[in-house]
Amino acid sequence: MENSHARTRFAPSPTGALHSGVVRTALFAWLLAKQSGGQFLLRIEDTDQKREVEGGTENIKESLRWLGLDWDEGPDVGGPYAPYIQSERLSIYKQYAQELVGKGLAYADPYTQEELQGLREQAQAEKRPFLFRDHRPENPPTWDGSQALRIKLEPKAWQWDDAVMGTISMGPEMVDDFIIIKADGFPTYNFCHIIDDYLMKITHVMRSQEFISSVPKFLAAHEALGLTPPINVILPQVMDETGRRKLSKRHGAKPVLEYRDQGFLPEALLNFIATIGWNDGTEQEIYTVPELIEKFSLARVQRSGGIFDEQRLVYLNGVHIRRLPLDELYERVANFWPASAAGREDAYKKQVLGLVQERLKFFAELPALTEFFFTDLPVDPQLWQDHKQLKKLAPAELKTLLEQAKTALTGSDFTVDGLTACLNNLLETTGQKPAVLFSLVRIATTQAPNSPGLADTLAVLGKDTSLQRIDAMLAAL
RNA sequence: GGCCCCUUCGUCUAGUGGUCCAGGACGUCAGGUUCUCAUCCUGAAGAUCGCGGGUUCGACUCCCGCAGGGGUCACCA
Repeated sequence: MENSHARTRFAPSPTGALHSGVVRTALFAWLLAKQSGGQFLLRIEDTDQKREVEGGTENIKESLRWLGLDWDEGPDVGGPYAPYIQSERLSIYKQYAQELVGKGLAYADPYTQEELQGLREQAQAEKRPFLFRDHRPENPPTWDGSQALRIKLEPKAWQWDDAVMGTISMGPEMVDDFIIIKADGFPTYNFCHIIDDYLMKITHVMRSQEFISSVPKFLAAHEALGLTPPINVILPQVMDETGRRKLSKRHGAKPVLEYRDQGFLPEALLNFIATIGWNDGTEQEIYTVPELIEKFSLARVQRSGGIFDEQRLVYLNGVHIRRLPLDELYERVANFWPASAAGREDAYKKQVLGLVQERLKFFAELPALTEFFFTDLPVDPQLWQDHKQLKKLAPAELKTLLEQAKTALTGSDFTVDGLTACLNNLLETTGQKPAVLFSLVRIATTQAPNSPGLADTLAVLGKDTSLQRIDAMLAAL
């Protein structure tokens, strides 16, 4: 707990589905707010009308809700600094812009975008950096809102402390007269997010690494506006599986909600995402959400980027699934049963679930793992013809053995203990190894390439179903 | 190209001058758990700590240089 009552925010733009890279930024901000007894805000930065996508805001909210990253202030819940959607705050930005114009610190940009492009190309051809301030108009037109408005900044070297990266310094060429209000009347991110963070009393601003070279701009704007900047926190990048580029939707980063739809647990995803770029210095790998809140620390956030290794996520999801009490797991998998399970009683499904809990890596695997508990799979000769033990025996031998098994099982009470005793007894009377006998009975009763332990499976399947299936295989031998 | 950040097993990482010829986890491989798959357990392979110089009795740890990777240079965020 290094900060008390941190106010943090997550400020995405609604330009597409939320993916894990972005979620990490939200998570760290949320953790800091939670652990310090502060607030976490959601603010929608919809100032680029062209890039906005239909349903973008809804996707953000739904993703955060699924993950459990609840916001104390923001859309839907309101708060003392509403509205929390930038397109509804245009008059505020205009007011601050006007203030700068009044102070002579902002001016209308008289160039067309084509002219600007020409100047840039010329600079590039001459191998020198393009700086707008070298082309400042001597007598800029009065800003009437139809031109872009630029902030006027004097060249200056910058140095500041970042909570993760430490002391960073950059030269005067990093800050130029940037546009604060676009010709369409909307503010730019560089300008309005600073105002919002100030007005909303944000204490820690987390941004991912691609913003690091923009920080001097933000600092310069604070200075021009006479505002005190918040604590800047640059987070290392989350890289895609190639390790060559940051995770981005352009390059196929999976939307968070896809993990939900595949049956990943939000706590597992958070555990995974948190440990890309952060660890508590111990050998702990598995964290519950409360543990993350308790142990998270900015001081232990990594500076180097990390790869999103989905294999590790799958592993962690399995761990979290296994840790769940059966009743809770049962509620969570409700939407993932195979169609054939429809209408089956809860008690039965819960028994089945108990058998596959330690095999489940994510819920979308549930149908493949449990299908045979709900429906008779077609008899598949491949299963014994390809079996490394059973293929050594002739069909007639298999048939004899299976008939012996049928007789023995007919006399069993089909409790796990009774079945275990029955099967062990059968090993003796037939003189067979478990590898042969158990495999045969397992294949006969499931017609599946794999299943939970034999006695457990038979007990859940029940006597009628088990014997029927044995008959069906007997007929095929 | 300018500027900025980063650099420990394939991957996530521990390590803040000596306890490190570098520890854990995922993944991989092998063995065990009466049958399969999974779980669990045991074990193995896997990093000359990007490279080169310093400083020091001693460096993964401090300093300098280089290289590589990433980011950024928009009326996008």
